[in-house]
Amino acid sequence: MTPRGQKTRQKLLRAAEVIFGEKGYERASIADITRKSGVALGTFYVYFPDKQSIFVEVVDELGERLRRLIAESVVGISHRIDVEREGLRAFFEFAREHPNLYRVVRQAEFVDEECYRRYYDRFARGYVRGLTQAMDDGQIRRMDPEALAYCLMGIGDFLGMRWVIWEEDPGLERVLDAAMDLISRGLDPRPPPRTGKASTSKTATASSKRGARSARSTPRSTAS
Amino acid sequence: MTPRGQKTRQKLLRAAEVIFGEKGYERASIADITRKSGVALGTFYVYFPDKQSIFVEVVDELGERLRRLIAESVVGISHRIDVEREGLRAFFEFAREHPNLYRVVRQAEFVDEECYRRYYDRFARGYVRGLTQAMDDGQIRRMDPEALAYCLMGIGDFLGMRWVIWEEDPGLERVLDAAMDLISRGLDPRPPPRTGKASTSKTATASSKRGARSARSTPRSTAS
DNA sequence: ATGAAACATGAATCGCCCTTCAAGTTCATC
DNA sequence: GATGAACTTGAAGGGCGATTCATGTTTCAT
Repeated sequence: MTPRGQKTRQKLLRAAEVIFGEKGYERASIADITRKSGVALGTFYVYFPDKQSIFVEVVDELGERLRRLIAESVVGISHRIDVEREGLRAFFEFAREHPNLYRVVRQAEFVDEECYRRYYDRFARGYVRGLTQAMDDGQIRRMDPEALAYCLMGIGDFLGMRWVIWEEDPGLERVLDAAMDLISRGLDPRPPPRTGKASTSKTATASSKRGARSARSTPRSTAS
Repeated sequence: MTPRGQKTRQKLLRAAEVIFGEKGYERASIADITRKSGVALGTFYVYFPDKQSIFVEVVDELGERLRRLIAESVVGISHRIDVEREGLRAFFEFAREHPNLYRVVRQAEFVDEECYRRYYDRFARGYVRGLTQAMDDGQIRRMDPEALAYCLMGIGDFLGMRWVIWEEDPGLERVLDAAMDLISRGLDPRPPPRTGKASTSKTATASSKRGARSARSTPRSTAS
């Protein structure tokens, strides 16, 4: 492929990211993409065999860029808690600059499930590596690293949805602090204090099956 | 509307939940829904003005059922940490019994954004109420309740995705324990121990702006 | 210059599906 | 057993959009 062709291909990819983000996969037409790219309809099929292919490539590329950005913004930070904070911040920044990220990735579930899982799986893989290392170093408590990775990804995803995508900016830093408050305490390797009332009822600290249920009374909710 | 009509309407709603879950909103046709319902095509438009309406109703109904189930499965539990555990468990159970939940709700983002936000907003609202109450009672640490609510929803969502939707069952209880381990420590109202190295670098415990960055060196990743 | 490989074009094909509608059926009530 | 309101039916109408293809244009090594 000549440089000229590569340029056209890139134009299509960039336009596709925007169009898919704005209208969703199904409602986005090839004509939308080529129009935005400033190329003819037929040209599309010179570079991509079908609509699904360009979509998958957009998702894979977004994931790769995001993972690289986070990895880079975390270089040289020695403590895992600080890595989490900066990684989260980098993620929020990326999401703000790419409002299509969320919408595109979520569409992937329906367009190409494999692509969708790959996105999170790769993310989790890197996460597990970093967390395991931090556990070995005694920086954080030893826990199931994959479960932890998905917890942290979930926190980032939902906070980003609520305070980056839905609301513009206000209080993002405050929200980041709140999340890190939860996370840093949750990961703190130091044993909890021996005094005071337990943080959870004694029967249900961990690995209890249905041990947490206390007496039921009226079917009136008290929470959630 | 007579009982006969209500029955037909319900058949359409139930079929729609499955069809929308299986094929996604756009690829699901009205004909698919009526076929599965055992009803004629035209009958659909007696009960719903268009395709979008039935979809929104499916989402709203799923959200309502889920919230009610969680609220009920948590009645009579006095400590918030235990409420979290049982609520999470109830959510996983619901997700297992309704594999369409995830797929349907996520489509909502593209079909009717308002409906999508309403789903999470209502969920969060109940969460905030319960968490605030628990803070007032001294059961958990005082934190931004809405940020916390979205963190907890994110954890539930991602764990459910990974260990209920993607994988069948194995280790769900173990994963639940891991999550509760993180959460119960993170919410523990008792002050952290005064001894030992800090859980996070002293400059970045909270409300620091860009205070966590230490010296940068080579752009080689160490994590994530 | 020139031929061919790479690239670009957009009208036409083909199939799908939302929605409408005119006509038939059921059923409770009087 | 007749009436009409509620319900059901499925065959078009009409629009849209992915993909194809025959044709034209650019580039560049020779």
